[in-house]
Amino acid sequence: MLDSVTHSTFLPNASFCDPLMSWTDLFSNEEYYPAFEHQTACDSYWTSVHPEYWTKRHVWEWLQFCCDQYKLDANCISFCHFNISGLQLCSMTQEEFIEAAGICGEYLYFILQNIRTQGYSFFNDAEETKATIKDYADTSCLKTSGIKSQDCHSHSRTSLQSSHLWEFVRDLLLSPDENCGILEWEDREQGIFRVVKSEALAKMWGQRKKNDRMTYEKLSRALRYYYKTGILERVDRRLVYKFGKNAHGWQEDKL
DNA sequence: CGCCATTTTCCTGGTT
DNA sequence: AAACCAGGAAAATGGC
Repeated sequence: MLDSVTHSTFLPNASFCDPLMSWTDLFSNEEYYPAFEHQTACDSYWTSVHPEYWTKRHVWEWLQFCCDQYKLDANCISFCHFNISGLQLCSMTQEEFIEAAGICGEYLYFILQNIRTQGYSFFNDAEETKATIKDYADTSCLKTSGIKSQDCHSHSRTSLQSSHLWEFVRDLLLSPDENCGILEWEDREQGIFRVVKSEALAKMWGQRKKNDRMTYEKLSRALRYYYKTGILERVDRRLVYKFGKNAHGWQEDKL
């Protein structure tokens, strides 16, 4: 397998991940998308493969990692522009990165080029890496505080790193690759959707939160709390929910 | 450490 | 009867 070939080359220090690992480490869990066994079974974590050999999934994992690690606003990133293989990613120019992710694209481009030239040892020291990124930002006349969605609002589509349940649900609805028929739009324009596989949804959410005791009963309780805050609106049908006025990022024409 | 929002856990009771 | 729904209550969690 690819893994066995590239692992030693690009993971010179197996412990380098530790200071960097946070929520992203669960993506290294091969059970993360149980419905994608055919894919995950032979798909290792992005750090064990050279960027040029990344699958779409690796690219996705890398993006999530970058968002998490460097506090990039995921709303800046146009997911559809990054639904590509590692080879395609590596062939993107800096301009194309900016096109796809606004100001965040510059960071992503910079990080990717460093991985390509230095391998993953680039991440050996988390603080050093952050400092390097910061230096890069400063020399590029960019301000960390400037990496906000208003700088690249036109590219927002799916939040790649959603810490909230409703965002997780939204992103699943917007990502057919990961959805696997777990969720389904009932009325796309009105934001009405149905939970098709309640157990699978709970399991997926549980994996995201590293909680193997998650059930749909408990997940649905959390969803019901959203009625109060206007994130969701009640729909008088079993397993059917509707995005409320305080939910954003789900509308097709507002990307 | 405290505050706060969110989520988890548990529960009682009702509905499909 | 199994699977959901409605919320109250309280604990856990994580960010600031």
